[in-house]
Amino acid sequence: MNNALLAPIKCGDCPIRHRAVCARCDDDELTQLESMKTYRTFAAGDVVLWRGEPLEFVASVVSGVASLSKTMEDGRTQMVGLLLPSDFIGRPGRTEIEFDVTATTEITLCCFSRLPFEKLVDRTPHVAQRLMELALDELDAARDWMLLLGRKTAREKIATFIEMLTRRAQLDQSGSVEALDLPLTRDQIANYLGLTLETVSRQFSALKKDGIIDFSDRRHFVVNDLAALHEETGDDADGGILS
Amino acid sequence: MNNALLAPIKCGDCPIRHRAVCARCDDDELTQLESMKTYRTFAAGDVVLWRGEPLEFVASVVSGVASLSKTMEDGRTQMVGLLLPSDFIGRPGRTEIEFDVTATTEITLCCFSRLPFEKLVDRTPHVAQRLMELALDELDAARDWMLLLGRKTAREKIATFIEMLTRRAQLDQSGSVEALDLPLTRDQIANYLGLTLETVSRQFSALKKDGIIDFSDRRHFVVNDLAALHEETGDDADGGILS
DNA sequence: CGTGAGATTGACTATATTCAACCCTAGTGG
DNA sequence: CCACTAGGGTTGAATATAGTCAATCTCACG
Repeated sequence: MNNALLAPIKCGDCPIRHRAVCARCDDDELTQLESMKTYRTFAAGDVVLWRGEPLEFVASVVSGVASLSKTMEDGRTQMVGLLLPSDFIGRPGRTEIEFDVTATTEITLCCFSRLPFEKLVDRTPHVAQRLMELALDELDAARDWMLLLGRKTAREKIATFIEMLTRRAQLDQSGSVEALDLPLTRDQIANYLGLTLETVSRQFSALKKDGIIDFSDRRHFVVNDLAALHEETGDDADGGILS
Repeated sequence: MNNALLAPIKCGDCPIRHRAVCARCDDDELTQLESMKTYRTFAAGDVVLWRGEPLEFVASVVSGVASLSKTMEDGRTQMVGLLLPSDFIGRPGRTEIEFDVTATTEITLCCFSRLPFEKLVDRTPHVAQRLMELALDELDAARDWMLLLGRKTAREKIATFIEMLTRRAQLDQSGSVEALDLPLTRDQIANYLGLTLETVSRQFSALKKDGIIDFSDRRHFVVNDLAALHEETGDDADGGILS
């Protein structure tokens, strides 16, 4: 594995302190975690974990984006999840995973050796509860994605994807946002949305021609009309969560 | 809700005793659950829970099949899960669900009022652990389904679906199996696989013409050649689990 | 300045959808 | 007892959407 080890920052100063698996920990529990953790960074494109490989560590994403993907024998691949800061890799009681984990941008992980971490989970309900919440959130996201993959048109898929990135950016840095970063290549977006990269490119061009979005650059876009964008997603009038 | 209440059977005699949320419970915990539970039955087609409706109870499926589905404004629908005996409905800490739950066959549920059940979960780690396992199993299943929805052809989808039903039947009644039951209509299968009902029908006919399966009846089929069927699924040579 | 990975665009094609007609079978009522 | 009906299923023909193949473009980087 071509990754680098870093000196971890203190949990108290950690940007994902309030959202990660440690969100509900008290000071004592945090001290235990602090003594177990190591940081690792991976470059964009590096594989973090291979499907079926024995899991040596579990981890939280501190910064960057990683993807979970499944590949068929003939090379067709489908992303089955995106890991953003505060998301967790690995599960108690599982010694391997059913998909590959790849860094799509440079990422930093806060890693814990699997066995000591599992022991900690057994005696700290705060961690077990938070792990459960994270798993259920992933399940909800997976089900939304199943609707997208099974029933949405290419245009709706792209609009949904852009809206998701926009919503997430609003959460992170609440306030006015200029150009947003596209953390995936066209090919990766295609694998996420169950499309080909050509179709992704064509739909981006179409949304741009219709004045809904603009690209300052291949990797940066702005949404000109959020309401019009939402119209294209095929979702409910207010999307469940009024923005 | 047009459902009937039944006298529950004893947990000790329950067919899903060893697989449901109560799988790891000791006698004492079982007694507590026993005192809380009620049985309800629903006819095929009945809606068990509507999306967004406040959750009054959580439940285990005792017998029959239920589906989880999401519907778009214009009527396109996608099943996002199938609930088979021992599967669980509802989650601790959630007061509503993001999808409709419908009985696809007649079903019997073992129901618990939500609040008392949640209190029980807090004090019985056996139940919390099992709930976690069930959630993670669902997450794995959801991810397999994402690959199917995003990347498989119609023929591969149908073959995968039939193989899944066959595998499950082998687990249930281990031994030689004759005609298997198709618990869904063509329309429901289409909604499960992200296809139209016409395409489902055509692919069934094609697999039959190729001698891989046979229909004794619209709702009952036999697999003539399990290996040939697996070839059509697009999955690995041994499907991970050698059958 | 040259190179190559990523992206765009066009032309053509394939797969699954749509629309439509027709078939089966179980259940109902005359 | 049988004809009728309705819901579910099958099949065909035409169509649309996204995929494939291929040429070209852009831009960051050596």
